[in-house]
Amino acid sequence: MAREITGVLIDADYRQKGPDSVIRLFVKTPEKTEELFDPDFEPYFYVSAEKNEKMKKILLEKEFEGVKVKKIEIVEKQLSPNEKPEKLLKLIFHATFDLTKWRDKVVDIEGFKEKREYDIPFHNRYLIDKQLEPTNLVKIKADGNEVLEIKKAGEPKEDFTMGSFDLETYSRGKFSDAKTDPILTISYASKKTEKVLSTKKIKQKYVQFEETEQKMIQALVDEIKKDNPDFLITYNGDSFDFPYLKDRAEQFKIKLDMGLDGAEPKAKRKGFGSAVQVKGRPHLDAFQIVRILARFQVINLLKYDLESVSEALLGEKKEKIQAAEINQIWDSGKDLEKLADYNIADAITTHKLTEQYLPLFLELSRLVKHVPFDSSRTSAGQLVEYLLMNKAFIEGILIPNKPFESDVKSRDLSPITGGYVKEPRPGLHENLAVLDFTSLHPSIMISHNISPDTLNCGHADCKKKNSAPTGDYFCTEKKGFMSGILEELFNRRKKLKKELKELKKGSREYKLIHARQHALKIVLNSFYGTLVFPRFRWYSRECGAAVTAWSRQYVKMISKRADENGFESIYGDTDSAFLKIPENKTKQNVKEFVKKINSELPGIMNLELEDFYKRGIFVTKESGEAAKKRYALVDFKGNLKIVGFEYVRRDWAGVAKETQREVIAAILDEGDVDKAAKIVKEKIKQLKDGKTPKKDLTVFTQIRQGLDEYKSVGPHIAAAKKAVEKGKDLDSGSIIEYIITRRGKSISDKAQLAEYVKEGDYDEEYYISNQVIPAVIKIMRELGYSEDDLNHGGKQVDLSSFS
DNA sequence: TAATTCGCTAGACCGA
DNA sequence: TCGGTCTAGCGAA
Repeated sequence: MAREITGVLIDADYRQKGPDSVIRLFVKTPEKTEELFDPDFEPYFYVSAEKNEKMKKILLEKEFEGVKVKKIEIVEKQLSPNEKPEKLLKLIFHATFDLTKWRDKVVDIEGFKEKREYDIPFHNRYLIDKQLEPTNLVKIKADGNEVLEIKKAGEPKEDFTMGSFDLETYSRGKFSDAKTDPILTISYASKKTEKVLSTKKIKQKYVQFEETEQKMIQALVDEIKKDNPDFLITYNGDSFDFPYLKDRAEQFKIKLDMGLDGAEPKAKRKGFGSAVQVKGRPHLDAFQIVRILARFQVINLLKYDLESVSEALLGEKKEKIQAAEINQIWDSGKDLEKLADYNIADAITTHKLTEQYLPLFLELSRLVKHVPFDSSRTSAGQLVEYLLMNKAFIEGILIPNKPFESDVKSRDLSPITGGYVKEPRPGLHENLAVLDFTSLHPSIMISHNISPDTLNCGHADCKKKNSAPTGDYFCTEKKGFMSGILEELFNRRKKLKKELKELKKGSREYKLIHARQHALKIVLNSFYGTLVFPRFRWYSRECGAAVTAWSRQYVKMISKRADENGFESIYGDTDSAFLKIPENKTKQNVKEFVKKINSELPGIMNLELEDFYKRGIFVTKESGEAAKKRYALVDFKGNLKIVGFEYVRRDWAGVAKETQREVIAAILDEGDVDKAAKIVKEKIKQLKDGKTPKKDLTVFTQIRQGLDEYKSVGPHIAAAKKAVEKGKDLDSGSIIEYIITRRGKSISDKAQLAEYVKEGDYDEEYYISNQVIPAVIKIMRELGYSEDDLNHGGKQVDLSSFS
C-alpha cells in the first residue's frame, strides 16, 4: 500500500541488503522517526574511453575479483565547464564495495582514458542527486518502508530535541582505563529530564541509584530510549565517552541499542580521529562543534575544556573536579553530592552549548546538503567542495578528481604571494580613521569573475579590461563557475541581513535568519583559501594568485590616494588602510574620501569606514624597523583595541598581559606615561615580594607534535615530559599550562605544570625580565623610557612632546 | 583525511 | 660563554 510521508530528513546512510547497497533515510514525522529505504538508487561512477561502445562491451564481460558491473549507461556530460558535452560511460554497481574494487582496476583496461566521481560517499551522492536538504522537510511516497519517490518540501516549524550524557570514571592507575576502571556515575540532560545514575547512594533528588555498573549502563540506554531525543549530544564523546561506554558495555554484554533501529553506536574514521555514529539519532559531539567554531574564528579561547568553554560562551562559571579528587570522593564516600553536581552540570552545559550553536550547523547542513553528523564535523574545504559538487551536478558538469599525492606535493612547493602589509610609521599618533574592504577576497572574486573556467578565456577584450597584476585575465562575458556561486551566496546573505534588521532580536525567526547568514558568511570566507589548498578539487594557483595580486593593488591604491588627498596613510594590512587625519581635515572629509573611492571601485567591491580613533600606537622592533601586525588604538569612547601584542597571546603570563594592557590604557586613553611607569614598577614589586598568584604566572602553550618528535625542546615540552613521567596523559593537541619555578638551570628546566606548583614558587627574575619588561618596554620606549627607567629611577616625560 | 600567507618573538641549539 | 641560526607557536587578516 502506497502512503505519503512528510517529515524532516535527519540522517542518511546505506545498508547492505544481500548483494545491494541500499540507501537508508531517517525521517522525523510528527508521530515518530521513520526508517526508510530507497532501493532504486545505485552506486556509480564515470569512465571515459577512446571508444565508448567498445569499452562498454569489454566492461560488461569483465570481472574483477568475481565482481561484475550491474549495468552500464552511456550518458552525456561536460568534462569541465568550458568543454562541450560528450558521451561517456556510467558504470553502475550493486554495492559500494563493488565500485571500490572496480575503480582501482578499470584504469588498466586498454582504451581507458579517465575515471570520474568514484570517491563520493554513497549517502552524499544520494543527497546531491536527489537534491535533498538534510534537516529540512521531505515529501515521500512510500510502499511500506520503501521509498518510491522523494523530494524536498520546505522548512520545518518544529525545533529539534536533544539529550546529552556524560560519564564519570574511576582511575585505578594514572588515568581511566576501560579495561579495569568502572564508570561511577552517568548524567543525562534534556529539556524534559535531568538525572544522574549512580552505583552509590547519593542524596540529591535527581540521583537514581543503580545496584551495579551493568544496571546503570542499561538504565542510561533505557533513559535515552524513553526520552527519545532527536540528537544525542556529548562533550568529546567521539574520543572518550562513547569508546569508554562501548568497552564497558561489551564486558557486561549489554547491548547499547540506543539508535532508532536498535543499532549500537559505531566508530567511524573521520579526519584525523574517529567519530561515533548513532543511527537515526545522530550523535553530535559539542567538542567538535567548538573546535570548528575556533577554526572559523567564531570563538578564540585559551583552552577548550568544558569549564573554559562554558564560561566564555554561556557566561556560566563551572568548577572542575580533577581525576584524583573523583577517586578520593568515591573511595571515601564523602562529598558524593559534589561529584553528582559536577556530573549533571557537565551534561546540562553540553546541552546548552549545543542549543546555542545547533541552528548554525543545521543551516550548514541545509546549505551544503550534509547530514548533521557530517556538518558538525566539517571543514572549510568540505563545505566549499560540496557546494561546488552540487552545482556541478545541477549543470551536468563532471566533478574534478582529487589531486594525486605528487600534485599535492608540487603544489605545496609553490605557494603564492599573499596580502600586502605596509610598514607602519612607529610612535604615537592622534586622530585616526581605519578603512577596510568588506569581504575583500570574495568581493574581488565576484567583481573580477575569478574562476578556474574564466581564466585566460582568449577574448582580447577580456584581457584588456580584466587583467590581474599577475598577467592572467578573466572572462567578462560568461559568469564563472566558482565566481557565479559566490555571487549567488553573497546576494542571498545580503538579503538575509536586510531581513534581519526587521526582526525582533531573540525571536525564533531572528535566530534562524541569523544562523543562516552566519553559515553563508563562513562559506563565503572559505572560498579563497580553498582555491590554493593543495588537496582541493578545484585548486587553481592562477586564480588564487590573481586574488591576492588584486588585493595588494587595491590596498596600495587606497593608501596612495589617501596621501594624495591630504591624509597620511600610516599603516595597512591586507584589506585595510589606517589614516591620520591632519588638523585641517575632518571626519566628514574621510567619509567623502570613502564615498569617492567607492564610486570608482568595480562590481560589488566596497570600502568601509571601520571607525575613528582618538589615538594609536605602533612600536619599533629590536632591529629598529617598525613592527607590523602589532598596534593598539583607543576610540573616542575610551574603548581599547589591542592587536597582535602579548596581551592577546595565550602563550604569555597573565601578569605580563595585564601590565601591558594597563600601560596601553594609561598611555592611549589617559595620555599619562608616568602613570604607566608607576604601574610597571608596582607589578615588579609584587613579583619581587612573591605576591603574584599562580593564575597570573601560568603560560598556555599547545603541544603540536608527538612529544618525542621535537628537535628543540621548549619550556612547554619540558614541562609536559616531566608531567608524563608523573603519569599525566599529555600528547599532541594538549594545551600545557606551565609556570617557571626557581629550580633548574635553563628556562625549560624550571618549567613545571601549573598544577604541580605551589603558590609563591616562581622565578621572579624570569617573570620580571622575560615577561613583564619585554611586554611593556617596546611601548614605553616609543615614549622615551628605557629599561633602566623602569627597573630603577623615575623619569618624567611629557606626552605632548611625542604627539 | 583540517582554507591561505605574512609576521613577530622566545628560547633552544650549536659552533667558535 | 658568546652570538648567530633554527625551531616553534601564535596571531592578523
